[in-house]
Amino acid sequence: MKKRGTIPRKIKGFRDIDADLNEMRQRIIQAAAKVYRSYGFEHWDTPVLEYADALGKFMPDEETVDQGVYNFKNPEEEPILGEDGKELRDAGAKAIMEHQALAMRYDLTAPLARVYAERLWDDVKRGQIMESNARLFRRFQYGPVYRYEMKLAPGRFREFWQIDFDSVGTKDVAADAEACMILSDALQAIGLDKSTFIVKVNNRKVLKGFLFSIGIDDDEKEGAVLRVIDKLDKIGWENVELELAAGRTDTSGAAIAGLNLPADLIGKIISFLKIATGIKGRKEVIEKLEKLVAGNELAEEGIAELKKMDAMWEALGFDESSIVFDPTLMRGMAYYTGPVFEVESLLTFKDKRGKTRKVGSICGGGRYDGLVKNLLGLRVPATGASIGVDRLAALLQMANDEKVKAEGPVFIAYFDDSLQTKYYEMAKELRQAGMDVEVYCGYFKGFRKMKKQMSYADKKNCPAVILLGEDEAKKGVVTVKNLKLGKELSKTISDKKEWIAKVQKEIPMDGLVEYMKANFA
RNA sequence: UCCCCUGUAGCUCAGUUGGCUAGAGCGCCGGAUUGUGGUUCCGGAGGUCAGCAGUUCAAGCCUGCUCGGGGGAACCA
Repeated sequence: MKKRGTIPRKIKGFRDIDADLNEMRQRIIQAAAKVYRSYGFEHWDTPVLEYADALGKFMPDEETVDQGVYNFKNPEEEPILGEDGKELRDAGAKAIMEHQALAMRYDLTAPLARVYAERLWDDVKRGQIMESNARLFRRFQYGPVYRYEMKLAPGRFREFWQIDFDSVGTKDVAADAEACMILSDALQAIGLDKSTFIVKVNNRKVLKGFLFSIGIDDDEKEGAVLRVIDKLDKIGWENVELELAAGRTDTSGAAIAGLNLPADLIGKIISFLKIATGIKGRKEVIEKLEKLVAGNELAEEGIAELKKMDAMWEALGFDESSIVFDPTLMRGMAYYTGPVFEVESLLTFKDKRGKTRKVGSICGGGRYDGLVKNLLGLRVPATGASIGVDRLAALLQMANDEKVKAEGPVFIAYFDDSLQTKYYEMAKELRQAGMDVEVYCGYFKGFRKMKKQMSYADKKNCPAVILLGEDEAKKGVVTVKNLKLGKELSKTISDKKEWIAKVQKEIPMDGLVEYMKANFA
């Protein structure tokens, strides 16, 4: 094996987050968390690693990596448990031990299902599990999730943050309707204008029912059709039609296989999807859908759910300008069973070549009544949604004229060894008064030059610098320089002496805390 | 993983049909200002032209391979 060099570099698809980006991220999280909490969700965290088989369909040692999950082996061997929770034994009645497969979470929903299921597990073992003791649980959670993406699209990462909220233990679509309103509230709390995004809602039951009624009745066929429809945004109507039929050759010359459905079926699917084109009113969309799927039980159930949601939104003041029905909305994840929702940002931006591009989807969610069942055998209905924190941060950076900058500490410059202790004393007092304070500690090459120190404070976006040198010490004062003001004035003043004189002030030593509190706290 | 495009300073990019010592702006460092962030002026550092092999008297420029980046396809639980 070749010896690896020690050139410092980070892993592809992962990022270092600087103070400014962290500031942005914190604002988003705090605003969203506050809204979630206000609806009654409690704050939980779960580990980044889970047993691989708890995370979904992925079983140890199948090609999990190809399917998007990072995985590892647990350091110690553990007994393998059977479906009843008992240790599996070999012929000699010895427990079968293995280094179990672990995987990094790829979203926050699967770990939630695990948390929930784990708390019910003892009851399951006692055979006492039944729907009546599946309790209602509402929690929100934020943190990094990990995806082993084969190819990194711009703005896509292998590590990124989500802030997620879910209600487990309710089959009432009121919870779904509420989730959409929460997304809308949260995005506004984060600072997006209501006119710049729209919540789109659909119901898988309607589509499933419709497809069933026209003869697409097995999961595999259905999945294939859904996947094609999911691409609509990207490839357009014509290409969707082609992919449902014989396939097509895309602009890069690659051949894409088609599903080879009969023409009349394709026609039906397309006209179903186009049913809401140009129609904004939720009630009109429902009416049209209703006629088309009449007689199919599942679809009718779905329609009834949409009706209920619509009625709630109407009563609570969420009209078509904020929430719409979109029969073409699909969502990638297979585990959704009912209502699905997505928030689309209506903002656009210009890319490097000056091409106008859409920001696209910034939140997603839906109902997943089967997820807990995969772990527990008990069907516990659940619904929830998630905001893509990093996407949103990027969006806000683009939308804001002024970049969000992290606020630095009050800065105490270093002049004199004999005053060093004094600097730390001042800092302590100011901290006790509630301020962030840094005493300059650079000591290397020319690091103690005034210019260096000032420039350091400036780059850290410090609001003020406190200068205490020999001159001040003799007089019993300190000089406080207002960097924030200086930044403002530098736009209009070009004379250096004037500029300096205007932004600094001598303050008596014993009045410093008072002065700083009044001006910079 | 497949197809197309692409790779010049920390960043964004010029560099003629192959021809002397490869440039600019921004950033960085130093000075004007020995105690002052911005502005202004002066000076400076920084390049294996992604790497390797080939064609040629001569390669940043042409050819092949490798690696990296972008776009599209597939995948997206």
